[in-house]
Amino acid sequence: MIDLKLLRQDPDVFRRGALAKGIDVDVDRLVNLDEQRRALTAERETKRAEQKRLSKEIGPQIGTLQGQLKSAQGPQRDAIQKKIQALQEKPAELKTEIQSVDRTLAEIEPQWKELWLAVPQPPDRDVPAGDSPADNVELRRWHPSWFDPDKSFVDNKGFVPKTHLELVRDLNLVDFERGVKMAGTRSYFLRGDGARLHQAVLRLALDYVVNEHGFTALSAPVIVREEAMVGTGFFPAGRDQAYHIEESKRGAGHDLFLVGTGEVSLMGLHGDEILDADSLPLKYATVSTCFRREAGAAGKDTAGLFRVHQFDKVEQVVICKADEAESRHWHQTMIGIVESFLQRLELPYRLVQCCTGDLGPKNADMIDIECWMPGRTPAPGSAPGSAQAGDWGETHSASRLYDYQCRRLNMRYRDSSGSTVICHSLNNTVAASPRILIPILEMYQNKDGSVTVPEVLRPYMNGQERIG
RNA sequence: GGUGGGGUGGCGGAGCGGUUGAACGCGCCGGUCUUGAAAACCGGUAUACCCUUCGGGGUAUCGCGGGUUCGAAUCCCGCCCCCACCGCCA
Repeated sequence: MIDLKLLRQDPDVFRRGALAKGIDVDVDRLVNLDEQRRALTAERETKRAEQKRLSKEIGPQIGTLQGQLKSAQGPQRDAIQKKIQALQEKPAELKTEIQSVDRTLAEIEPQWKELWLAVPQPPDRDVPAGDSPADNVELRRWHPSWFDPDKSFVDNKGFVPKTHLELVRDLNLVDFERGVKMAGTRSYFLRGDGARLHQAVLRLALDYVVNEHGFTALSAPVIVREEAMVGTGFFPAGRDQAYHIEESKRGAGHDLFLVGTGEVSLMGLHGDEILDADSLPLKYATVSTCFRREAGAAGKDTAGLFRVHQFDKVEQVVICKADEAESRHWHQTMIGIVESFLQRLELPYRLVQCCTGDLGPKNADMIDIECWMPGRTPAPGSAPGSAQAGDWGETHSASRLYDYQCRRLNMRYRDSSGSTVICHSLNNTVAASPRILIPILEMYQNKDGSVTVPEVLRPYMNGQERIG
């Protein structure tokens, strides 16, 4: 969530930020509620201080009088009781006043909190303006020497490619029909070499960030409480995207939610902690199953492995000191990690700078990495390199969040002067599968219908060189 | 699922309803002593928000929420969580 002090100083930054992201939120109302809340809180505190002061003064007096009351009789007794009553009058008055303020506060605070959580992080100044992914800006491309996406697949490899759908069907790598039978639309079984390839990519990705980049591997909960979803910034905006386990309806204390990304688990780890500054940056990676309802995506990418309800992902996060330069540095570093990962896999990719409208509420900046998918049908209106089939498909996403996420998570460290500072956080996909299997299968297919196993994956496939 | 026991500061652990943000111990930081270290001794050690003439002042927080009371860590109600044992179990 945003820093309310900044909001008070310059609400326009947040008005413009929400507008740029196309998020409808009443910033002015938040400013107003915040003012009201602060005024009421100040009033309450003053009255409360007076009440406490009176209490200390009156308490012993009442005690003494009550002691006298025991031995007193007749008119003396009445006089003492009147004294006690008189003493109690003023604090009782204050009590009523405080209760009245409390009632107003109790009305305002939930609205205030809800709006506060809903105000998005303004896009960073160097993020290009735009309404939709169509306005995203390509930054750079890479491709292996043996495949240039600017040329047609036929020109590159000398035969007409199959789509990944055809490949997995012909090679019996995925069983969609039974997946759907068992779990509904967007469900699937990976089988045989399909399942092995999936595990191979994930393991390669995890080993890579852990062994070569010093990330700490974690196996983490993927079923989490609401706080973790709110804390990481996926709720309330993305509530519809999450599977909700209504444990409370069965008598349990809390409902649970399935995470849509390992980011939730990795970032939730140190929630409500004051971290040792010397331990920063924290670099964590996890391989986890991700669950997404894909609400609002009905009819979109319905076929194949591109958009599914359940997948596995190696995710990396960095939690660092609150320093813009450092944040930017780690963003670039994480992107570099993914680039070299894709280069080892020899998959053509491009970096795309997401525009303001494509950022989502929590990000200040986001860079997507898209792999070339020869079997992908170009989105209507988009113009890839040439008029051939095939298109770029998003496989990775690298976000820079400043302290927006860590403020929600209440994750801080102590600086050299001893005061607490909210951390910065970043996250990036290392590999999400089975989506990444699409470019692998399509790029590595052979004329005879078989698929060559990328060299870097062979150690994870018992040395196997071909599928089919 | 059954039965019992608990939730207090970084940790352990006290706490007749009234200067208790909270004894004491440990840890941590600073100092004295020491050639250095240890030990010993002395001092300091929560977070958030608000106000400030920048000295400081105030409020909240003892699992969470509500209630009783002039006043609640302490009493009452509801909820959550944890631990132990038994049962079941990858």
